[in-house]
Amino acid sequence: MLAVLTSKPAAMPELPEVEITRRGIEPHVSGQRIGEVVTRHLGLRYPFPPQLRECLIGQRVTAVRRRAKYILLDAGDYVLLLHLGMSGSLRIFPRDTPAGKHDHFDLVLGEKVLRLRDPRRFGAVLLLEPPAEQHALLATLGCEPLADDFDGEVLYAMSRGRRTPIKPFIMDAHRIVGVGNIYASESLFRARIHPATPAGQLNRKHCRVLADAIKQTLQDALAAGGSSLKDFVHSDGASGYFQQQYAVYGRDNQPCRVCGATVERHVMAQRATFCCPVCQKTANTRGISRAKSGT
DNA sequence: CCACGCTCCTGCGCGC
DNA sequence: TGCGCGCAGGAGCGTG
Repeated sequence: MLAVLTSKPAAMPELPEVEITRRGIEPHVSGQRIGEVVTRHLGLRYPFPPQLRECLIGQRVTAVRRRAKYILLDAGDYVLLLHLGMSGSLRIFPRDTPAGKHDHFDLVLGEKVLRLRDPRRFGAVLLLEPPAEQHALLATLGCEPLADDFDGEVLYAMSRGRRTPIKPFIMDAHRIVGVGNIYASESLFRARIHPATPAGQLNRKHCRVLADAIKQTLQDALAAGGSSLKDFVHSDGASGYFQQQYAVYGRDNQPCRVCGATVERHVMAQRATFCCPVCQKTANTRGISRAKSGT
């Protein structure tokens, strides 16, 4: 059984995974009263707030929301903020299910427990006072890419005069939230835009195509994850992240699925970046180091 | 304000 | 077969 649980995740929790997680736990969490709070480690990215138990026990969870990659539980006088980092997962178990090595945080709700597992401990558990949106972590966040108020015009406006390559640009949560390293490369491929293109060099049409590509890429991932909703209840193989077929991510030195050219790997802002040099010609690629393909 | 790079942590893959 | 090094990644934060 444990062997199944250790199968490696296919991808980090990006926005679609977080939203699927939210939907998966919501029916088991919303409306429930918090009976107990358990921490098994000093903390994750931040130390666990010392007042977690006293503030949360007895509160009723009235909503399970998401902002960017943060999951927010409205719990009476407080808002519990959860972040999955890069290896975190939230699952529902029968209460009294023995905790595993990386199970760092439990919220006991009736006969069930909401459990945060995070091997690499990049995740976060914080206690906020409403309105949570005013908290420093949330107040400066950018657009929700799937919302109607994000579109090509917005992307065009925010990128004027910016010399940052478009790939790290769309990954900056202060502009657009939830576009992680994987979907950044995938979205740019879908838009046929080279990741090194200076953001300010994109024209209106580029921006419209890219905004649409981001939405479509995230929505496709959401759809792929939708079928795994039932997995959020215990027993599950913690199947976790949805296995998807990527166009370019992680495919360096393999043929482009569209044109057959060899997919390249570059390092951009310290992050692995994948692109097809033939399909993605959009712009000024001078100065891009022909990075040795990793591994 | 902007651009960039460091950092946290741990599992895993690779090279020897 | 075993060991150890280095990478991967979200996002805050420090620096120039």
